[in-house]
Amino acid sequence: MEQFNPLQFYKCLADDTRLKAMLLISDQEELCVCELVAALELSQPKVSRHLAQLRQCGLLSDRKQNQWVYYSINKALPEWAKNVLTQTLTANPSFYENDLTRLNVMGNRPERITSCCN
Amino acid sequence: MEQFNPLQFYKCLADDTRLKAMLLISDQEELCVCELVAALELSQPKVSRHLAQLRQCGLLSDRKQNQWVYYSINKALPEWAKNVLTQTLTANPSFYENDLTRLNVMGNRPERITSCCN
DNA sequence: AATTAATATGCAAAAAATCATATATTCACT
DNA sequence: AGTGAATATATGATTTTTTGCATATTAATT
Repeated sequence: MEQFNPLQFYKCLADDTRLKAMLLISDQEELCVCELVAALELSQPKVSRHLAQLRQCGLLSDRKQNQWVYYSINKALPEWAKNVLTQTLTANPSFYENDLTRLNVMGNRPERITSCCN
Repeated sequence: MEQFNPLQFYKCLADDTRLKAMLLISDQEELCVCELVAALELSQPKVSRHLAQLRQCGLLSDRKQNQWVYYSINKALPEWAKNVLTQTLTANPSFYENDLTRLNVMGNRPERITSCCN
């Protein structure tokens, strides 16, 4: 990843799938691909692609657990960018409420292995 | 302008010309097209078109004085969006410093008529 | 070993954004 | 009225982005 710059950051947010994914992940701490597929009602390859782009640009981190890949907001993101996300999240609940509802009624969500030492 | 939504806002910011124009105008209170042409070193039609887009999306307001059209941040912009712009502006000075320099050395800048009652 | 679920990716088509250029409008000044 | 400067808009070409589809990979399960 090259030097983080605001233009690249906003290009990442300038797509419906990516923006909603970012907000849902901000809200939920972390989500795997299949959860986002259910919440956003989009095809798996499409979601996967956009998540890969967000990771490559440094907005997301991923961790692998069993067969699932969990994405979360990259902790190394500049403070100003984190603030932008927080502001957007809290000021625009209606933008993603439907997705959140679908996530909450989703059956068979993968179980996180609770860390022993947090 | 339809209901202001975060996706449209970020699409507006996801272009080099528009993002820099927004930051320069945020910094300078207001700027006319010819000043932005000088600062950004771009063609007049290109700058004009992007400013029109920002106005149509509700990010900028314009006022006409003599032969110049001055653009400023739309006061009706939601607070969260104003905060996003402020955060971006203060955290990324190097992103637009060259443009600011060109603006400051620009000759023949149009004189604002100072309002008598502010 | 075969099967299934989750995820990623290569490639071509489709859609969207951007650009350069030409043209139009408005206003100030003579 | 006529000229020039500032700005806006329209258009066709080009570039970038997004998408769908097929396929590959990996891990768990039977």
